[in-house]
Amino acid sequence: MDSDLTARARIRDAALRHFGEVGFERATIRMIAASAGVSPGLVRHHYGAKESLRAACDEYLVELLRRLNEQAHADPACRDRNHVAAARAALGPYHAYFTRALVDGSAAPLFDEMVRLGEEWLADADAERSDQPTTDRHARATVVTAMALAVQILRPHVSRGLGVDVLSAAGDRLLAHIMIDLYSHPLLTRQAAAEAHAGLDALEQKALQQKAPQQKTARKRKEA
Amino acid sequence: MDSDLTARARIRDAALRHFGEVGFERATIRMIAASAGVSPGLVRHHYGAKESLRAACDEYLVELLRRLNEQAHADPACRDRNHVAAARAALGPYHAYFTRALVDGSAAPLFDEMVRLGEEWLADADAERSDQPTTDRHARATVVTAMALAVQILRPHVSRGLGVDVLSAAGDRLLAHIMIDLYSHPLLTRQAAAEAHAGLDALEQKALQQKAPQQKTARKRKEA
DNA sequence: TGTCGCGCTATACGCTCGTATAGTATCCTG
DNA sequence: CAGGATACTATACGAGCGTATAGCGCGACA
Repeated sequence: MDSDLTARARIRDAALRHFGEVGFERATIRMIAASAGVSPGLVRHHYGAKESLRAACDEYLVELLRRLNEQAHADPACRDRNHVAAARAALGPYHAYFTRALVDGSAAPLFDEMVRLGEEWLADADAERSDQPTTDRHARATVVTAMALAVQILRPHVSRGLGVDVLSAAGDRLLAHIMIDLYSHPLLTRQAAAEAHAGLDALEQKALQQKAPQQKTARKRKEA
Repeated sequence: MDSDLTARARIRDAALRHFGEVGFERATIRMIAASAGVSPGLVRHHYGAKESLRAACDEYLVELLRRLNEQAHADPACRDRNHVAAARAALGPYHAYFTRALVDGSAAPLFDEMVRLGEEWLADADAERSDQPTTDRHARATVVTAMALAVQILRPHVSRGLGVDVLSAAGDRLLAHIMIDLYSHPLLTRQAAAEAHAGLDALEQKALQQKAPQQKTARKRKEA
């Protein structure tokens, strides 16, 4: 099926698959080589160390996402769609790898790119608001992006809770309905939110006031 | 510091720490034993295989969470707080392990317990709604729980986006403000949501209609 | 007081991994 | 056609892993 690809590309694809399925640690160069139909030595020949192979995978995905973004920007028809849903659909077979890379803390450029998209998406929502957001848009976009990715990252748990695999067509539809419902109904009333904000500020003030004497005692203990 | 604990308990704590910090695969029995101040052989003596040690860690945390829940239920003062925030604070030092266990797909009981708490929390929000939720509460609670956990799981990325470590006091405050803002302001207008729901249903209908002829052609191809 | 059980250590085995090296075939270039 | 780079393989090495086993010290109990 992939036999028409370069051996180098086949190795990269196999690595993407294995890293995604079992994780970087459990995936072995020998397994990857076998999947690509080459000898283990060739993996080293093309990519050097295992870590470099992972870096090549990351780079490949970033490039892919970048191309998809440009494409999406060129086509203004899908601007109102959830940016994460779009990326998820596009990343398709690399989804497992993508998820693991995010959790491992690598793939930072991928995450940041999604935040950038989320920011544009949030701008539309902000336009509909009557009051001023209490925090800056980039920060909120970061959190929204993380939250949108959660379902994919915790896929087994969410699927269990929903009773359907979220990657199946039925699960995807159910999930979309849930998301729309959640996104269109505030979990906190405006009043409760104001109280919470105030309570948080009060707590902060109290902490600041308590800090000074605490530091004094700490210094005292050090002297003793 | 932990010298007053049983060697068995010290091993478990060290395992919790190492599994959380570097992950199950990269953590070695020798490292864990050294941290606990015992010989590697004793780890095997008490817990058998490495996988059993992980199971013991899971079990210990489930028990801990269960106790905390009972405690929280007994005290009605904190019913209005975000359930995930409460659990996060309580799990404290085991946070890294907890996160990794969730992502690995293990720790299912932990997740399910949090969903149950989220369900109670959602019930309050539902009472404030004017319209009927389109999906059942358990499903929504599952997604909300996953989303609330996202920030912790993607901590490095979120911290980078916010410019503060979300585990620091300042980061925690900022995060709380963002959460309150997000939870109290719908990202979609009621109208946009209705359109999205309708659009989704239409798409589903179209897919169903297209499915039948596609299946026919598929069968035809098989016959050929 | 003898000895049995248990917590614990020391040491070693076997395996698999990433990596290194030497060598072969293939193709491109002058 | 010569010849070197390049793609690729076979084999081996050394390290680190989880796991197994044999034995030691020490308190409990009869």
